[in-house]
Amino acid sequence: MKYKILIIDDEEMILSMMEKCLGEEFSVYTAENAKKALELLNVIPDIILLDINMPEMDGLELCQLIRGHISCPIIFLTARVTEGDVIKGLSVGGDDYITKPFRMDELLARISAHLRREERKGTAENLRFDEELIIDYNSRTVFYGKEQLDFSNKEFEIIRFLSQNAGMVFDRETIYEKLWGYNGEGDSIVVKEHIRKIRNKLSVHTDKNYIETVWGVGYKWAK
Amino acid sequence: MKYKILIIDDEEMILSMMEKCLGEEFSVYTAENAKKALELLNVIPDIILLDINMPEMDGLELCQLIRGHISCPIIFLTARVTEGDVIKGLSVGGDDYITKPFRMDELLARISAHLRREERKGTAENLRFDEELIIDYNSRTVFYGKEQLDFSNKEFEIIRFLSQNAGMVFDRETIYEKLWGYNGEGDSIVVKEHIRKIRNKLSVHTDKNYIETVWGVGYKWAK
DNA sequence: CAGATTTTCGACAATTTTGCGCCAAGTGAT
DNA sequence: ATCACTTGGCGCAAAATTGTCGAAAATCTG
Repeated sequence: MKYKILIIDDEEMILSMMEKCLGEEFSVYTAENAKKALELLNVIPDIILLDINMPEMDGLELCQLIRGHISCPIIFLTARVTEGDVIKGLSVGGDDYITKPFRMDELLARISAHLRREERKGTAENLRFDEELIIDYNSRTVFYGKEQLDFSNKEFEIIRFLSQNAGMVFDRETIYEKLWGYNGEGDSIVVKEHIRKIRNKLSVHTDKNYIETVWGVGYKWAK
Repeated sequence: MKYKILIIDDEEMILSMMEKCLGEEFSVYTAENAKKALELLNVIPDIILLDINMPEMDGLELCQLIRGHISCPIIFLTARVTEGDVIKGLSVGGDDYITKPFRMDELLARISAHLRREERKGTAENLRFDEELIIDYNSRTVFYGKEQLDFSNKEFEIIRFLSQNAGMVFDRETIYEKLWGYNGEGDSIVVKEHIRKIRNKLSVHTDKNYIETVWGVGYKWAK
């Protein structure tokens, strides 16, 4: 299975050149503007090369729009070399940048570096940061800032399950089955109760609601 | 189309019992050893039940062998209940385990839980971009640009259904049956109401009419 | 074993969604 | 233009879901 690479640039020449150079090793998708790119994003690529300088919606804006929904690495292509652009690019969620004109072997090296890093990520994480909240899955401890929070066993299990699948919605049944194991009886309303306790303990320290209710469906960890 | 289920166990009695119990609901394939199982795997099943304790190649080895090539859920059947086995099973790519002897209804519940989860995974993309509108089917969120829109459960279901079948026209009856389930009563006029609410919420942000009315027929998601 | 902590449970309150009647507005055919 | 029919808009009440609380049952600790 080839890696999918999406290239967004308004210069046709660059697109066709890239396609020729990268086509053997990757499945290359190209878009000459943000609108086309958004359509193509229904298939999520493994890496994105994004030109900053484009008419209508520029690369920085596009990046800002899709970041948060898509986690793959984004490399900016830019002719401008001002430091401001770089900082801006990284601050809207870019992972790297490379200035035009560039050598093809350098681009290739960067791409594979990012893909390798992404692959390693897949190995279960044992630590999670979110603003001030730190969850250590190894030692089963939770900190808010420097202060350690105290969660019971079941409470921590729920936190672990939801936070490790942040953004995904689970109904109470599913949470119950996952954490208690299936046993004919057993009532998933206990989940609700534990979540209340978790929320209470968190609310002492922050207003942010980490466990969101999705009405009529279930709960999810805020992304 | 029935789900295909592959059962691998060296006890003939178990195989025939399972076949009898699951045969109506599923297409059951059975194998009494790893070798036979590998042959049957030319047809990829939707779920695998795999006994750990078998002569020659045991379930754990078999699992390790096929995992990486086959992504369907694998449930271990085991007489041993040591925690070590469970961990080992899960670490070689199993998804669940159930200890013998087990109740048939429990096994059935587990099977359908996994199939359900698998189905959700498989359904097309879990993200849709259309101009500035972003629909995230996993987290059940909708964004217009950077702003999150708030839809109720049923509203989101309608959005999901229509947008995942963009361009297709559905009459209200069909939409109602699809999302509410066809339980005789109930009036498809509520669909109209929900669609109005969806349109209202969208119209705050854009003039584009995502849900088009096909006069005298029904509605469709603008392509 | 006694006391503390955690987990579970049931009932009720608070909130949100859903369903539906009614009439206005829009559409197409004659 | 008029008629017959379909769709849209509004508001309120019923229904469903979630949140809260107190207390019992189970589990852990020393």
